[in-house]
Amino acid sequence: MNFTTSEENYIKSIYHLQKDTDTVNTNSLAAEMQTSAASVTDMLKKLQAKKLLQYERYKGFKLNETGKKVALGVVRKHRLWEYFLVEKLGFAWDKVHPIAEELEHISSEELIKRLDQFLGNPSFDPHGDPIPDRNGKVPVIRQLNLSSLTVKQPALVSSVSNQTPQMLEMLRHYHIGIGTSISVLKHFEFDGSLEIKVLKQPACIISEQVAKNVFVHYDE
Amino acid sequence: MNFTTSEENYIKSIYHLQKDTDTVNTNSLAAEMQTSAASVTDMLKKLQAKKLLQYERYKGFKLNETGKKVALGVVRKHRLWEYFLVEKLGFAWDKVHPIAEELEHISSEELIKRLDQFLGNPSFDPHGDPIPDRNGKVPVIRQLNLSSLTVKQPALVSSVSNQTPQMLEMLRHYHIGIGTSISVLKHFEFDGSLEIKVLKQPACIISEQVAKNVFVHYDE
DNA sequence: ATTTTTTTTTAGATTTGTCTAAATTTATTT
DNA sequence: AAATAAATTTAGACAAATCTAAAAAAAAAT
Repeated sequence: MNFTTSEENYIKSIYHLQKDTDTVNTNSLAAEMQTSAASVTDMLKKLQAKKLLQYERYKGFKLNETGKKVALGVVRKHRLWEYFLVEKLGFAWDKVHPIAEELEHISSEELIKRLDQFLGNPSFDPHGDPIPDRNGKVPVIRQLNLSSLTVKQPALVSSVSNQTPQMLEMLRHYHIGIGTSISVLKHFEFDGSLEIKVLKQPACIISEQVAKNVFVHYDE
Repeated sequence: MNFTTSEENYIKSIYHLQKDTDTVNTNSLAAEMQTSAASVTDMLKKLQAKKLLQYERYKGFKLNETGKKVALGVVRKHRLWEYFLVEKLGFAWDKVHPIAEELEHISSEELIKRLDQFLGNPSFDPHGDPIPDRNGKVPVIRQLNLSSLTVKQPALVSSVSNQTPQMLEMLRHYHIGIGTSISVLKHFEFDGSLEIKVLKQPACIISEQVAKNVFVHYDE
């Protein structure tokens, strides 16, 4: 079955929201999509008619298995394109999101199959987010927040949850990127800041706010 | 200024049509776009309002300088994407057109700048069609029809005007592609067929119909 | 130079995705 | 538990891009 760009965008947003809340409500989707609650209701009816959604009036909604499959397809496309934009075209990772938002709606399955192969079947995008495979399977990585990392236990940066240009600027300053080797030297109780050591860099201090957005995993 | 996908498709079709006829008429555009004459008229009004078109009711129309610039931008995107699909992703050249039809509407200028660079600033797409540069300048190549090529004068295949899968199948059989070194050994008056010699291949005969669609240029 | 045919445009609908404002249902507060 | 507030849906409207059918203009044929 084929979907419009608008439908795909709704499906993708619902997918992301229902990871946190299981059942999604109209207003939060409206906020996420930057549209009115009425428009959301309109679209919910369409998606329900296409049997992608479990939805009861006034009771919230969630994607069913079919809907999730569709969402994973869109997420897969988005992240493969982001990987392409950064790794092949040399974009900075804070610039690629809006472009991938357009590219993710290109319909050809064959294109994505070949793109995936061309990129070497990557498992994670430039922000460290997992790229679902062609069957919708999402690679998992046991990651923990930098703030929870055992002192002096070295780990690798696996993802960053705040992907704003402002955050990227900070991370660039600290020489932190996906895959960077990092360890925590000290926790400061006063404000929750951390003294950290990045490979080949002098030790430095980062705020709790930054640390909360950085995720790491142990090198196995 | 920004244009919708639909507007861009009309602009591109007008551009291609006005290369042959200078001033374009409603029905031929409707045929080209596979739509009704009424829809064409509707769109013409929009494009005129956006000052892309020289248009008088019942009198035909053509793109003005602004319109041509826009058209060349879309053509540029289309052909760069075709180049990418064939050269990087390994698509056969008869498969790429519909995918490039979608990709050409991705709006980011930066994307095209980087894609162009990534591809090595190609001048011709996989069908041998010229790729306009970022200023809209179209590379020219002095090419002639294979049927008009002097006997025993070697030349390189520069483009193919019929790009159907059927034609591609034939060309593949003859080992003819863009850049192939080729010469004509003999013209047969009876049916206009040609005996040709493709580099590293035994001599063979191709029909006039095939020859008419193959263009070559002298190696300088 | 009329008539006929063809081409083009206009008029009025339709679909998709959106909106605002009003109505309805659910949740919260007193 | 009634009143108030918040969330959600419905009703009705609009813009974009399309359509069919009818009208108007231009071209071709007699």
